[in-house]
Order: sequence, then C-alpha cells, then structure tokens
Amino acid sequence: MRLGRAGRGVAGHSRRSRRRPAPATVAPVSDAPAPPTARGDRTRQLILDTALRMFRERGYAATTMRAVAREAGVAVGNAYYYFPSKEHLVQHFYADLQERLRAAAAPALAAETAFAPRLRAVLHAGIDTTAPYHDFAGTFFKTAAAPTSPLNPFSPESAGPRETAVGLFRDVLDGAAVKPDPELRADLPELLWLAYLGVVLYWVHDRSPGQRRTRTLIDGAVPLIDRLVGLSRLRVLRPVTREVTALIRALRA
Amino acid sequence: MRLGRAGRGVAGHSRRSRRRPAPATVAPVSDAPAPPTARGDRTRQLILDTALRMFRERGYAATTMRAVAREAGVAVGNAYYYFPSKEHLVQHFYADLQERLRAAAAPALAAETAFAPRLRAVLHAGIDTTAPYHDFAGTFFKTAAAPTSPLNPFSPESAGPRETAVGLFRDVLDGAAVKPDPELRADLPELLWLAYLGVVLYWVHDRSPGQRRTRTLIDGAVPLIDRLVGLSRLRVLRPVTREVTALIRALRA
DNA sequence: CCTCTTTTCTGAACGCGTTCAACTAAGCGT
DNA sequence: ACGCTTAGTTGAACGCGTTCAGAAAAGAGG
Repeated sequence: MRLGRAGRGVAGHSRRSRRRPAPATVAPVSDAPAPPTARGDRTRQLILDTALRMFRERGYAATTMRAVAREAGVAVGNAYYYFPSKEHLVQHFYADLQERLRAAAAPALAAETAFAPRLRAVLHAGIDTTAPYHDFAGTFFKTAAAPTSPLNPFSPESAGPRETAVGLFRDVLDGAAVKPDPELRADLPELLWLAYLGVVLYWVHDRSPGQRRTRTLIDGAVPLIDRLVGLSRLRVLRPVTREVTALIRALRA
Repeated sequence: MRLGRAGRGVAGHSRRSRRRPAPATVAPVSDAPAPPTARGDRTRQLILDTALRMFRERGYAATTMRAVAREAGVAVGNAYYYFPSKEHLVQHFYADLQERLRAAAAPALAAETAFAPRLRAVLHAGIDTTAPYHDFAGTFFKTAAAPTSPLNPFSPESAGPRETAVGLFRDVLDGAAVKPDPELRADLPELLWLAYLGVVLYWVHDRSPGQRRTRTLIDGAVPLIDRLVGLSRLRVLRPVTREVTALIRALRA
C-alpha cells in the first residue's frame, strides 16, 4: 500500500526538483569518436521522436504517455524524467511547425516587395503548414489557452517561438515598401503577430471544408490592415494612432 | 471483473442516449400543493446547488465530481444522470455570473447617456463581477477555449448566454447618443461583444495585483473605440467601414 | 577488485472525469 | 393485490496524466 503524499493527478502544477539538467548541446571534451551522445541524450531523443511521430500519426488524445513509453520501449516514469509533462512534449511539436512555417513563407518573402502580398503569403503559409493538424490543433488549443500552461503563447517558456514569430512579421515589414506612422512602426510587428493569433483563433474554430472561411478571413483582412497601416499617417487618425501605441506600451508586461 | 466496452476516460466526446429529458419548467396539472417538484427535479437542483457553492468556495480543480456527489449525498453516477459532464455544471456557474453582470451594469446604464461612459461602465462591471473568481477563471478558461466544448462562447450550447451578452451591448448603443455609420450599426453590438471577449482574454492572463492592467486596458480602449465609431462616417474611412461589415458578414457561420 | 555517489530507469499507486450493468422506487393498468 | 414499464440511483471499473520510493547502471576513487 502506498503511504506517501497522495498524487494530485491531472491538476498538478508544482514541478518536482529531481530533474535532469538542461540538455547540453555539445558533448564534453573527448577525442574518441565513441558514443556520439551520452546515454541520457539518446533516451531523451528517442522519447521525443516517438512522441512527435505519434502526434502526427494519431493526434493528441490517442498519443497517451503510456503509449509513447511503450512504443519507445521505456517505462512511463522515464518519459517524465526527461519531460515534465505531456504539454512540454507538445511544445516541441509546436516549435517544429513554426520552423516549417518559416520555410514555407521564405520563397514568397524573397519574391514579393509590396506589403499586402507579403503579409498575405505569410498568413496563408501558416494555414498551409498547419492544415494537416487541424483536428490536433483543436484538441491541444485548449491547453495552450490556459494562462499557466507553458504552451501559452505569452508564457516565458514560449518566449523563443514567440520571438521567432514576431521576427517573421518584422521581415514582412522590413522588405516591404510601406510607410506607416513612425511611432507605430516599432510596435507593428507585434501587432501583426497578434492579428495572426486572431487568425489562428478563427481557424481553430473553423469547421468549413478545407477551412475555406479562414482563407476568406485572410484575404479580407489583409487589404484592410494594409489600408489602415497606410492611413495611420493621416492627420485625422494621428491622435488615434498615438493612443494605440501609448496603450499597448502601457500594457506590455 | 468488468467485461463491457472499455471506458474512454477524459477524452470522451460522445454523449450517451440514456438521458433525462430537458427539465420542465412547470409541473404537470395538479391541484394538490403536495410535492412542489418531482423527485428528479429536487435531486437535480441539489446537485447543481452543491456544485455551484463548491465552485465558489473551493475553485474549479478542488470541486471534483466525487466531492460534489459526496457533499450532496448521492452517488457520482447520479450527477452524471443529470449533467453530461463537469463542464455542463460550470456552464450554469457561468450563466449565473452573466446574470449578475447585467444587474451590476444596470444602474450605470440607467444614468448615463453618452456612449463611452456606458461602454466603460459595462466593461468595468464585467471585471467587478468576476474578480472574486479570477483564479477559477484561469483554470476553467482553458476548457472554454476548446472548439468542441459546450463552454465555448461560440458553441450552440452557449447561444443563450451569448445573445444575452450581445443584447447588453445593444442596450449600450440604444441608449447612447452616438451616430455610427448606418451600415456598421447593425453589427456593432456583436463587435463590441468581441471586444469584450478580448478584454476577458487579457484579464485572464493579467497577473497584476487587482488586475489593474485590465482596468488600464478598458480605460484606454474605450475612448479609442468611441473615436473610431464616430470616425466611421468619415469619407476616407467609408471604404474601410464597408469592407469590415462585408467581411464579418461573410464570416458569420 | 570493492565501495560510494550520481545518473538513469522502473512500475505500482494516486486521484481525476467518465461509463455502465445492475439495482431500487414509483407509477399504472388490471 | 399483482406484474410491467419507466425514472432514478448505485458504485466498481476504466484509462488518463502524473508521482515517487527504490532498483539498476554508470562513474569515480581507492
């Protein structure tokens, strides 16, 4: 019989202290070609690869921690030795996707010079890349929305992917011949990323075949954003623009 | 030993067929004052009241279905006879809150006639009413974000509360001396409700003491919205306004 | 070779939301 | 009274994510 402190099941938030150190990118000094990676690194990678493959093939719900462990040939506790939670495993899946989004958007960004087509290409690339995982996204979106989740786009753990994404929209602007209000200019990449989150929000709930409605949203919203950005220099809109920039600066954590 | 089809645990989406009919609001014809409610109705109410009280007192996570059943003096299966899932129980909590929001906003709506203060009062009332449940909201927000959840604000099950909320913003406009673009006017209540969802989204993630930042957001965003609504009739903005209304009409499911 | 520490790994146990076969209580026609 | 149908109720069982005491493997020092 178990006598220690009772487990907390699904509600657990605290993280345990007995934890493997952050994965070293390089091996310690050693000239023998022998094991290219330490044992732990190999196990960690095995578990991660197995999980990502299963996420792709079976979706979120069917990829249980037990199934991942069984498929990888380890005990379930071993998976938790390397990854604090299932969500952390999903985070790697998410990072993978973002990498592919960047790659998918690259050709269009190299070819186009106007703002609207550049923005449109990136947004459509986002949908193209994630389309195969629409159902997956629906299930996992809920955990990403929780304020305490590491998957939350605003969380510290997501800082890396977030800055990658914001950087993508910075590229969209940098390569474009567009002249927004200079005060707005600095915050615009982040605002475009927020708009992108809005598109994702709509996409996740979009049940139309092939998520056609989301394409409609993008094609309708891009010219609007384009026009608003151009209009931001207009005298009547100046105070509005100024208020917007002042507000988002006050709200940034 | 159990031999039937294995349970599906937390991933369950299908709803069973053996289900109690929708609760009749009135009792069948009967002149005896006898039992004011049928046995089933009393049990249902007992479970619901117990659950709502526990949500208030202990929060979402600590209010387990077993605990609710124990506190109400019934078996856990009995709770599931009346409510398909824990989320459906939460939905009643949510409806309760919305009722209180409406009541909290009423005095200000009766006193004010200008658009901005009316909108501001409703948004602040929303924060005031839900403030005691900020932690609760954080935990339960994640399930509300799932596209398949009945708690999702866009779901058919939420149609009632949603229309109540949109109606509140219709009141805000109806009683105000404001003249937006007539094409925009019809969609404006829904747009204001969307803005309110944005405020809630920010509020849920707002960790500042007393959620002061959310107050800042409201006080900053309301004059902006006010100005934009007033500006929507401006000639330069007409095409933009028209595009906005056309787009949101195309996107409505 | 033997000890001692650190890293890696194991699997039973926990509490959760949910399901379901079986039981009891109530209503109803005869 | 009696069977018969329906409404209401029970609680053990399921699979899930997660935890943890301890076993096994790998190094380190002699």
